[in-house]
Amino acid sequence: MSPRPSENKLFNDDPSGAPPSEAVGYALVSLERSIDSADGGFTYAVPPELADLAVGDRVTVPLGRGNKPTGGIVVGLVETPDTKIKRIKPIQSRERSAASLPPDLVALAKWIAGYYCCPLGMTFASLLPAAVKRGTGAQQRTQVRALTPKSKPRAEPSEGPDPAPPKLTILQRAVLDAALTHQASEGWIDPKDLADLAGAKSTSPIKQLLDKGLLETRQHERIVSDLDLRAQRAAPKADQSPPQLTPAQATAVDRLGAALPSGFSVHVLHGITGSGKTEVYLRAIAALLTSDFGFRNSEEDPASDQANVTPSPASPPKSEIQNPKSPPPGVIVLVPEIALTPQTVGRFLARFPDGEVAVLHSGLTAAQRHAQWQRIRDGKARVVVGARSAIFAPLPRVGLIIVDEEHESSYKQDQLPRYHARDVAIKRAQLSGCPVVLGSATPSLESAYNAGIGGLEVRGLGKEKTAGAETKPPTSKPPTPKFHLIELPDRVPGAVLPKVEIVDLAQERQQRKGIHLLSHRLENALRNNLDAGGQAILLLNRRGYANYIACPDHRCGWMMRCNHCDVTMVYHRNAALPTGGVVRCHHCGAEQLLPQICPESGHKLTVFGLGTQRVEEELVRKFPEARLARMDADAMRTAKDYQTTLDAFARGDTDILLGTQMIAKGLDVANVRLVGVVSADTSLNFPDFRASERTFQLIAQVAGRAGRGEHRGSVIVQSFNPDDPAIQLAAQHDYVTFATQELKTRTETGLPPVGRMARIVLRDTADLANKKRAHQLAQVLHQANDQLNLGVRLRGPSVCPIARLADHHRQHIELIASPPQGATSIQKLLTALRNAGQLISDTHTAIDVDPVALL
DNA sequence: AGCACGCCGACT
DNA sequence: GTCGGCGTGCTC
Repeated sequence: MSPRPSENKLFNDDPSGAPPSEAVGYALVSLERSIDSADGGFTYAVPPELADLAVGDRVTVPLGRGNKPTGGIVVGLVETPDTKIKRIKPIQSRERSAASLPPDLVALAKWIAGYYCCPLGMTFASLLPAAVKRGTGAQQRTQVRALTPKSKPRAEPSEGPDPAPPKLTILQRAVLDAALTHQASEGWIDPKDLADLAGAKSTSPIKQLLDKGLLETRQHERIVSDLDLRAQRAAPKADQSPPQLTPAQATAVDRLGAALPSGFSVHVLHGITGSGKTEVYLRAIAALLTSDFGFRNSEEDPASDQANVTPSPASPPKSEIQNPKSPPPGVIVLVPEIALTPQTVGRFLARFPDGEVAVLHSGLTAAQRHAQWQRIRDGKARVVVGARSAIFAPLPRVGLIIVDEEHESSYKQDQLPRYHARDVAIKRAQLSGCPVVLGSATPSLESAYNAGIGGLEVRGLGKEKTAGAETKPPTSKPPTPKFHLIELPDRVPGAVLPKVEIVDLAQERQQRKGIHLLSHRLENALRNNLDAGGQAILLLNRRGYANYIACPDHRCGWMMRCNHCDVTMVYHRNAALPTGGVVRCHHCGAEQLLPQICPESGHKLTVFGLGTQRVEEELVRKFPEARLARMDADAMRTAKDYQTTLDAFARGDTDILLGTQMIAKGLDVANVRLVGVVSADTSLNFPDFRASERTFQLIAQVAGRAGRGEHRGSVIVQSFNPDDPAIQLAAQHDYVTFATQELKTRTETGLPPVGRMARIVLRDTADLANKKRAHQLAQVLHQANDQLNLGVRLRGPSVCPIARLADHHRQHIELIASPPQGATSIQKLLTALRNAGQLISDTHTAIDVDPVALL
C-alpha cells in the first residue's frame, strides 16, 4: 500500500492560510497539550478521505508555525467553523481505529474537564493509556481460515475451473477439517494454533493448503501480552458452588436486579465487615451478564443534584449516546489499588469465564494494559476489575458500575485531573443510564448524606431545581434521599462481630515505668492469643522508628526539620549504619544520616514518637518466639513482597502481622483472633475536618479483620483520647450514630458533604511573590463572586498546614458553598474565571475540587 | 506542553 | 559587536 497522496497535499499546500477547498466539514480537536480553551479544542478542516470521521477518533493535526504533528481527540463535528478563527489547517491523518474512544467516554471527559477544572486534553491523556496510544505490543499477525466459495469467490484463470477437489494428504485433510470446525465458532485462527489443533507438528501443511487455494489469509493486529489471568484464578475450594445467601443479601441482590433494567440509579450498599458484600456484587454481575434487556436511559436526571456530581453545560443530549442496536452490557468493578490482589481478582475469575474478565491496575506492563484495554473495547471482556482509572474502561456499553470500599480516599487522584473515581462512576452511570453501587462497611459521609443515613434531610430535587439556569423542569417530588440505601446489617452465618476494648494510654503511662508502645492489656492479649495458636494483626498508621528528633534541653527546643519542607524528619533505624539509622522526610524523600548532637546547643539528641519499626523492636523483645512480619512502604519494596507477606500470613506461617493502613483492608484470614490498634491518635490529631471520619473508618475496617473464622475476635484500641466519639462509636460498631453526629457537626460548620468545597493551592520557591499572587487571585475571586452573586464563602489566602514542600512555599484559598445552590455555584465561579483566563492550573496553581486532603 | 520571540549580561 | 539566559505568549 502506498501513502495516500492527498494527505501530503493537504498538509503542504497551505501558503495562503485559506482552508483547503475540498474540506468536507470541520472538527473540534482536543489536543494533547496543556491548552485550556473554553470550547475544549481547536478547529481543523476535515479532508474528504476522512469524511467518516467520528467523535472519539484519535487524529494527528499540524500545530504551530512548524506544523508540528500533534495528537488529539475529535470532540465535536461542525459544518461551519467559528468566524473568529483566523486560520484553519486540515487534519493530517487519523490514527488506527483501535486507539479511538467510545463517544460516552468523550462525554465523560468533557464533564471531568469542566467539573474538576482541568484542560480537556490532559483529561484525555489520563483517560487513554499511553500504551494504547503508542500501540505497545501491537503486532501484525497473519491469520488463516478455510476459503469457502461464499467467503471469497475468486477467479483462478491460470488453473481454470476446478470441479474436482484437489488431492490432499491426510495431514492436509485434518488441517482443513480443523479450520472448518474452528470457523463455525470463532473464524480466523493463527497458523500455529491451527497446526496444533490438527495435530500437525509444523505449519507446512497449512502452506500447502494456501497454495492450493483452500485457505485464505489476513493480516490482523494482535497485542502480545504475557498476562495470563487463568493463573490468578482462585484455588478451587471445597465449596465450588456459590454460597447460600443470607436474607439481607438476597434482598440486596433482588433490589439491584430490579434496578438493572431501569436506567440510572445510585445504591449505597452499607454492609458491615464480613457481611458478604462481594457475594452481592457477584450475583448482580451474573444477573447483568445473563440479562437481555434493552438499553434505557433514565427519565429524570437525579445526578445533577448529588453531592459531588453536577451536570456540566457540556452534558450531551441523550440522543447522542443512545444507540438502538446496543452491544451486550458489561460491568466495571472499582477496587482500591491496595486491595487489587490476586485473591480479589481470583474471586471474579472463579465465578465468570476467563475470557469475560479483564483486569486493570498499576502493576501491568504497557503491553498487558494495552491488551486488556483492547479486549474490553472489543466487547470480549465484559467484567472489568480495576483500580481508580478503570472507571475509564472502554466498554462498548456499561450496564452496571460497582465501587467497592467507596469511602477510600485513594479514589481521589492527587494529580491532574484531580477526579474522584466514585463521583466519576456516578456520572458515568448517569451517562450510560445504568445503576451504580457504592459499597462500604463505613460509607463516606458524602454517601451517607445522600442515602439518608443519619436522618438528615437531604436537600431534595425540588429545591435545587430553582437554583441554577440549566435546571430541568420542576418536579413535584418531595425531598427524598437521592441514593437508595441497601443494608447488610449482619455478618454471614458463623461470624460474629469482635469485642472491642479501648485502652487509655495516659492511665497506662502513669502505672508503668519505661516506654511501652504495647500496653499491659495488649501485651497480655497477644500472649494469650499466641499461646492459643491464634494470629494477630497490629496496626500503626505511621512508618519508621520515631517521628521526632529533638534536643532534650527544653530551653533549646531544637527539633529536626526537613531542609526543603516544613515538616519534622522521621528516624528510620538501620543497624548496618554507624549512626544506627537515617532520618527521612516523608514528603520530599530527602534523607541524611542521623545526627548525634543538637546543632544549636550541642546536647546529645533524643528521638521520640512512634512508628512501625519501633513497635517491631518491642515485639521482638517481648515475643522473641513469635513469627513476625512488618508490612509498610519501607519493608515492601515491590508488589511481590506484599504478596509474599500476605500469602505467608494467610497460610498461618506468621503469628503477628504488623503494618500501616495497608493491612486494614480486605485481609480475610480466618485465624485472626486479635487486632490491635497501637495508636488511634495518629489519624485523630490530623489538622483536617475529616480526622474523625478517618479514625472511625480505620478502626472499623481493621477491627473487621478479626473473628472471621470460628473464634470470636477481639480488638484492642490504644489511645490518649479514649473518650473520643469516633473511637467510642467504632468500638461499639455503631456507624449510624457516628454518621448522624458527624453530619450534624458538618451541617453546623457548613463543611462537606453539606457544604461544597474547592481549594486552590499556590506554590512558589519565592515566598513573597507567592503570597502576592495568592492575594491577587483571591481578589479576582471575590470580584467575580460578588458580580455573579454566587454567595461562595472565600477563606484565605492563608499558609497551608504544610507551609513549605520540596522548597516551595504554599498558600491556599478555600472556596466553600452552602446548599441549596452550593453544588453549582463553585463550579460557576471557577468556570467564569477560567474562561476569562484568570485562573489557569499550572506549575504554580493547583485547583482541587472536592478535596480530600487539605495539607 | 513546546516553541518562538524578545530584551538584558559575559564572551570571541 | 554577538551568543544565549529563560520570561511571556501563542498555538485552530
